[in-house]
Amino acid sequence: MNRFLSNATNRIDTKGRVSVPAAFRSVLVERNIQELYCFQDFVFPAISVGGLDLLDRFERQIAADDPFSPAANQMSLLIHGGGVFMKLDAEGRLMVTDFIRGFTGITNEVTFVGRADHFQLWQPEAFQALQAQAREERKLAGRRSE
Amino acid sequence: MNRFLSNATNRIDTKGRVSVPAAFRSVLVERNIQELYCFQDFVFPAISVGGLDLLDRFERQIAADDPFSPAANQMSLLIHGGGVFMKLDAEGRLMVTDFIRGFTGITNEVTFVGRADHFQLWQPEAFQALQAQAREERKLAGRRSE
DNA sequence: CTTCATCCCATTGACGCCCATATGGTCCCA
DNA sequence: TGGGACCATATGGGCGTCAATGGGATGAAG
Repeated sequence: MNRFLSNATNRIDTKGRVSVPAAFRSVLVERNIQELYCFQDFVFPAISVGGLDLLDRFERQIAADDPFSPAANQMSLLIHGGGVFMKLDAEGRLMVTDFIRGFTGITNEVTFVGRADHFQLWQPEAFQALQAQAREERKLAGRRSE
Repeated sequence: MNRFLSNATNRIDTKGRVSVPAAFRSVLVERNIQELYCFQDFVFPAISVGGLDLLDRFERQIAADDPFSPAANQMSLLIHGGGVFMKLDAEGRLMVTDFIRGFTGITNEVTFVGRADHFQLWQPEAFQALQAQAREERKLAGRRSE
């Protein structure tokens, strides 16, 4: 499997670390991702995590614009100023920093959510709620299109 | 990593010094930047800091423009007249001068914000506020384009 | 003489690196 | 088919190193 799929919830230990699910770690290995690029998602209260290709994609988007434009400046503020690099420790854990806690509301548990080419860190209850809501809306959309 | 990324907030000591985050200092070393060029950002209430290559790029931008246009004139006023050089002390700290305080509103804490090829000095609350605003606007822009 | 910047050294608290243990699942063999 | 050895994952914690910070001493400048 070379895509991030499914979700899992792990506990944060007393030092503020949490294990990345083994399934996700093996995708990281397959994709040869050593350094993780993390940023605060634009839509959800979640941290998105992926490889440098994620950042590259954003930067191309900026470069396509006028690099001195206010829009490009704002975008850079989000993806550069609002992003961090992280690396896993020898056991495949990452530090849950205030950068992550503040934006997601995570306290002592993290839900990892696969999103194909990246994965996300959610506060467990927030993920449950939004997933349920998405399912509801999907159901209604389905009825309309039938 | 060879880019300035993420953000961190450090305290200013009684002598008016503040530590540049180690991650940023290592980028400075990689890019072989010894003398820091600082100027007031065009868009945000922040001081931008980088190497001489930054200055070069602005000068090219001016040259590409009509050098006698009001825009070019104004830009020159900002980057030449409003720029200063700084260097770090042995521990990797810089002095927070009135030049910096006045423009940013910084008093006793500095938020360092990575911007790929340079980094910025912000007043912590101002950064939080303007980043949140940028995210809001990005969210709306995203919805329009979907 | 006073003020302020720079150099140097001390402290402390966080993080990275390492090893230990538990828990749950799988595979093999009797 | 049931039991047990084995293994991988998740989790806990010790310890050394380094970054961030504080502050004294020295030197230059007004």
